[in-house]
Amino acid sequence: MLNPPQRAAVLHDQGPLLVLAGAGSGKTRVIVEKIAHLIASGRYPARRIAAITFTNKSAKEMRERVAKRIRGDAADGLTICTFHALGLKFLQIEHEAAGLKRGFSIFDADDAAAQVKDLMPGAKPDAVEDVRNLISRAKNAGLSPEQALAVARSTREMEAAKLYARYQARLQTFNAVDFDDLIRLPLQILESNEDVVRAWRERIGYLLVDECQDTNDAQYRLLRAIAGPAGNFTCVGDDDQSIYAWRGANPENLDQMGQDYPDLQVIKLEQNYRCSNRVLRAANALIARNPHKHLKTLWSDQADGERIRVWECRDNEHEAEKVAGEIAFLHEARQVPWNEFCILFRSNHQSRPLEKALQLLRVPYHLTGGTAFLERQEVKDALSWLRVIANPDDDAAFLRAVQSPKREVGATSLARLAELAASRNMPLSRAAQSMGALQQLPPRAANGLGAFNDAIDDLRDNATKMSAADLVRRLAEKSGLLTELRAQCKDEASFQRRKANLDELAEWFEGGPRGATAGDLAAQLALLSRNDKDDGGNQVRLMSLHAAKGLEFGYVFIIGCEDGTLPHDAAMEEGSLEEERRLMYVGITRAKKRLWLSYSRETRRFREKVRLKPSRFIDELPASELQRDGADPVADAMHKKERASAGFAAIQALLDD
DNA sequence: CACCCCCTCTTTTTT
DNA sequence: AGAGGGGGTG
Repeated sequence: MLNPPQRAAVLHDQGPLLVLAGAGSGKTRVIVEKIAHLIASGRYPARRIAAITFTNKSAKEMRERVAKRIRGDAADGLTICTFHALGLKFLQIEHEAAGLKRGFSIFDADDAAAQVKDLMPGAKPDAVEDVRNLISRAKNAGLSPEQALAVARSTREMEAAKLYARYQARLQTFNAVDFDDLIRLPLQILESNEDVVRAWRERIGYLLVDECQDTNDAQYRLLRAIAGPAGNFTCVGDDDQSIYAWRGANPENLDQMGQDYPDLQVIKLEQNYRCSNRVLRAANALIARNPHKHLKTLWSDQADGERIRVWECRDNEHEAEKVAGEIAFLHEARQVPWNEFCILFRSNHQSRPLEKALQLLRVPYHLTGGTAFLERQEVKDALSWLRVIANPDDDAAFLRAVQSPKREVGATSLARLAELAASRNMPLSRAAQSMGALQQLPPRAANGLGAFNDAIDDLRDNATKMSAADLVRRLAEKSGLLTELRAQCKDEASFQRRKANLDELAEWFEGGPRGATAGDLAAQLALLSRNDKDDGGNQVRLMSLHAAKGLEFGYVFIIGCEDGTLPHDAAMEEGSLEEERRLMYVGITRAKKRLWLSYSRETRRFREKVRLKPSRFIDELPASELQRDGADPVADAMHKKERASAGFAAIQALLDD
């Protein structure tokens, strides 16, 4: 069943291996088969194998595929997770070496941004964002604050490096780490501590890394540190699908690997099992415009399939209506299930008109990356409470928890409390509980703070006694979050909706591993991203091109194919036209059967109308594979007629219910 | 101290 | 067009 290069990749189990896997060439299959092979051959027990994925979602998917492939308990103890989750696990075990106490917190992007902002009083949002990016980039390059200062090339970078040092000092006192630290700190420890290295090389004997082109320098060094000189690893990647350079990913790690491991074997997977030949030829023609280090020629023995439709639309609304109409039509007339459709766009706000049009036609859809569960106010509030319970040093969580629900403890009281905390050298939550704190505050604030302390005490007592899920339920009550929620909501329905989010949070914890504390689970939850939620059922999928990587659909629409949107203006200013082209390539290669590309002649930006030009990428596709509307009047007329009668049937169906 | 209203500025992608 | 910050009021 495996083709020859796939089989070679599976069987190669000594020394370093790089698999250059084109889109749709069965790379996940290779990884799963390889895990099965490593276990079955007896070379490595499952507990010594770690497979690293790029997202939590693909980790989950891979876990499911492994479970299907390997029956019984042979796969027990197998690690399948993201680099960040692995780093978290590492730090939870090696927290001492990292200077962290048990129960340390993870700051999400918002927490981190708030800290940087706080360190730059009066600065403009842009400046704060800039510094935050520079800090993140330094961390992704594996630099400590001192190293970052040493390599700073401008005053801007020097200022940022100084802020990095102060920011890091803050995290330290809060007993917290940010996302980037989950990679950087384990790396720092592994590169400086022989004993730890030995222990972890024992623990992880074989490493598999998916989407290797998306690793940043720190992640690549982490890979090398764990794999050691023997290099028992398999990396799978595709430089043509590298779309995260803006986030520090360095696809050149694929080339560097050959230098670092002279005995590196390279296997190319070039047969595509996913796309129709037409889609594949278009994709190949597009990506051929990029310079290449590793030449790949993807081929497919599938049928040609239909030509790629190119639609010119009046504006975004018109575009959305056309897409929604076509989907409704294909579902109605050809019985295509909803979940075979996917609509892709460059940036998230482009989903708005689509949602409207889909709702109008009663097309069920799921938007990945909308305001996610974890970004909901009530969920973030509850998580802050959990963080304070698990980690009294977490000032950021304390500040959020103590003010949600509102308890008449405001800015002035908190400033007073901060002074007290600083003078006694303790975290805010301890200062709040210390003798005399309440006396120094006005009576109303003291009252509120006292109630907060009582609730925290109660929950901390119960934290070890009850399951994490029960703790969350108790928290919802005791914290007063539920009561506030009820008061805040104007109608019963919205209260129930938001309460359901808290219930869902509790349920989420239900599935957690036995013995894990609420703090551990909160930490893991912090790693989940907006795209990780279950996509649920038979629905049309809407997502950004970035979020689509690794997925496939029968019928794919790429909207907003305009110069300025895709490729995006801001990206072109940064000189990353090639990455934009890869993004388009990723989008095109998601399609199994049919593909539509659409663009608008004009759009509204803020308050004025702007004229748009079709994306240069459309011109880069071979004209013979495209069918522009209007180009074939007979086919267009037939299609219109068929759609009209299907539309009539749909209206009747609507009237029936 | 909390709420409300008005003003401004913004839209790239996310572990 | 919508969110977030700032200022004024209750």
